[in-house]
Amino acid sequence: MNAPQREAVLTTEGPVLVLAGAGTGKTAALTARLAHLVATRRAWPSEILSVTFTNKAAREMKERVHRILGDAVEGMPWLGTFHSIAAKMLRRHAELVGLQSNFTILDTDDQLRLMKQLIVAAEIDEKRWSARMLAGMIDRWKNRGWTPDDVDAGESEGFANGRGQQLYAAYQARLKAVNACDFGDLLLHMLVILKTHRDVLEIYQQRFKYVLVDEYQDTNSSQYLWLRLIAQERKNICCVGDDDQSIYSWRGAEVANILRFEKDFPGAATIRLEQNYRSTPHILAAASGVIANNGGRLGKTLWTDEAEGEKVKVIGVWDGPEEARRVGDEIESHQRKGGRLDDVAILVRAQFQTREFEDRFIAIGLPYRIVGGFRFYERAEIRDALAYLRVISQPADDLAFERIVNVPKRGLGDKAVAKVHMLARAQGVPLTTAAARILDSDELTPQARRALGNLVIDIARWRDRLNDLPHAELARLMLDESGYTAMLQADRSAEAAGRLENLTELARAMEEYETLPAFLEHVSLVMDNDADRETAKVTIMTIHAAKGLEYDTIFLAGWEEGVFPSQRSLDEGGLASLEEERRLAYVAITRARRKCFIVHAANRRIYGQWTSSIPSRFVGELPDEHVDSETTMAGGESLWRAQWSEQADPFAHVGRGAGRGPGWQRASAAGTLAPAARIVESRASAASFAAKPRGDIAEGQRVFHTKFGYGSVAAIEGNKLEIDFEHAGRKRVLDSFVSPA
DNA sequence: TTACAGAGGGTTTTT
DNA sequence: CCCTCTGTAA
Repeated sequence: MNAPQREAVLTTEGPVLVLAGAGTGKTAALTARLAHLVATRRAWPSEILSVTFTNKAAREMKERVHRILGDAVEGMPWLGTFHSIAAKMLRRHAELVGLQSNFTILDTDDQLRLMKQLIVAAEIDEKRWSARMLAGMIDRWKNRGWTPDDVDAGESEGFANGRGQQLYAAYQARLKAVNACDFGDLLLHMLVILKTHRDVLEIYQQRFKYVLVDEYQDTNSSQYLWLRLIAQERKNICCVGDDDQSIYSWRGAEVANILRFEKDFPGAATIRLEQNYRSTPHILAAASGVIANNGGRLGKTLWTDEAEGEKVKVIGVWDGPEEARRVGDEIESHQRKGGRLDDVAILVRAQFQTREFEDRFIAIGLPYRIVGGFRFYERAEIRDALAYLRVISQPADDLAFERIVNVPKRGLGDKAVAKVHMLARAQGVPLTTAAARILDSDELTPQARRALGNLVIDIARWRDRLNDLPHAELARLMLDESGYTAMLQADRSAEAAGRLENLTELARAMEEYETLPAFLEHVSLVMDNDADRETAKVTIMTIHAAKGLEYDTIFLAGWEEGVFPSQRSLDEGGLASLEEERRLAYVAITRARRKCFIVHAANRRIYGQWTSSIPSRFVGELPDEHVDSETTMAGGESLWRAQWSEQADPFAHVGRGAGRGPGWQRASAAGTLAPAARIVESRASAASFAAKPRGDIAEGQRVFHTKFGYGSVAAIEGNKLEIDFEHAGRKRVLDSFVSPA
């Protein structure tokens, strides 16, 4: 350890701010600090709160501490992501914010569906105010630590014709009703609890003798306030971050939290880690040269003892396909020299850029892995399976019920579901309960009623089996009995086989968890798919996804104006957003240990349109003396300039390149198995529930029903009515569907 | 209720 | 270009 690192480890008391440049041994110092606290008996592992942003970072830190201290350290119960730690706390105090401790954690997809319902209910024009936008608005408010009451008129004004705040409140009410919260709530609810319940706050202030925060520049306000409350008493808080690597402001991160730190914790020690152990001087100088163009930095001077190494190589190519070809060639030559594919990564600004490389690498048979995009638990089939599990384990989870009610197709469409909704609302019960009750009426068409009856019976039976069947078994049983497996087996599309495999994988993963709730928590907060690490592969990912990682050789693709910096950041965000793009460039370059290639193309197809482009301004900001330039185009740079003004399609003749190679698409399982046989005749009443009759309807009374019109009550049996309708004849209906005429 | 056609929109991403 | 969503017709 060097001197500043040692200082970061040994300055245990009082507030400490560690400004750690890229590759300066930040994680090593952090873990050493943790180990030191425990080894010197300053605190038990359970008395240290350490927060990270990603599960990956949390896992890595756990492993490293374990390596230093061995099994003596059991688990580090409070080392984790902001969200998982907040969730753990919130489950203990859920009732203080009107939730039950088994609340569901909703993901973005659930949030959007919920928001959509609210938009329709509020009769807001969805064209103008999309669910996405309004959900984003609520998210931002939550990031700032605002409850609906904290939203001032000015803010609210800007959304949905001034109804932003009202919508936020409705959203929260709805979440409470289904006993759920979204990611932002995990922190916000805890923040509210800590603010309003002194006793709870004191529990945590007492418990945590030391607080440690990684990637501090990424904290949002709500996280910051939460930390400040907890650390306020003992003030032993150590935050580690790098303002030059702040690339998540669009997600609510406030770099200003770094500046705020010294104000809120006066007398804080500031330690700078500036010796870089990762990259060559050329790479470091190139990165420094770019980032120097940003204003308002705290300022660090990175230096290294490393030998010179190679200059950063800037390569200009003709178009996107050539970029992929060129990078592929470089990687193959790296391989021929005995280099490993695991040491190579291609970093792009946006996900769409990965396509070109994928096509090319399939064509030449180069193993690759794309990081990001859809995660395992975001796939439709996984979410469907999870919804089935949620329905049986959390009765109030209406969103889960809605998701699976007609998947696989059972003939239960919008109409039928709307009726169940209406009843649920009228009686103030969850959808599953309402579904059971509605069977006792003539509300539904015979088919719908039969279909729903089966589902209700199935759900009741599955719930029963929660006690005697291991949950992984239960999951398999549900997928089979619900017809979900059969639906995929009948699907001949290319993806179906893979989907079935994913479901098998899901069930297998469940076996590792004691209880179903424990598994569900894992899925919503922790699950990521680090699938097949066995074979060596080139990694393709976005720069954002690469933060915190390092590779021997890095290819930075698409350094063109409009791609990187992205058009949108140029158009919308002004200087601040351009500077964030520049920090992104800094992060990108500093991922490289030995070699860094930067590639830009003169022509690129974006959204199907051929576009000419000029090299990114960041290319120009690279210091000449640390760069080697090369262009594959005759005429060199001048040709781009000439090309640039032309908007014609110079490439109409260029084919789409590689196409899909064999072995790419798994042959779909052809067999069509018979749909699971269903034996159905039992009357639904097996699953019905007694409910209180309402007081305002008596026998003989004239009533109105929205579907059957006027009629008179012939008999009352609990909440079920026999009514002689004037036009529809005698029907059995539930009282919540009629009103006195 | 479902299937299909046309329109619109499309950074970055963790939890 | 490609995917999702909406609206309409069968």
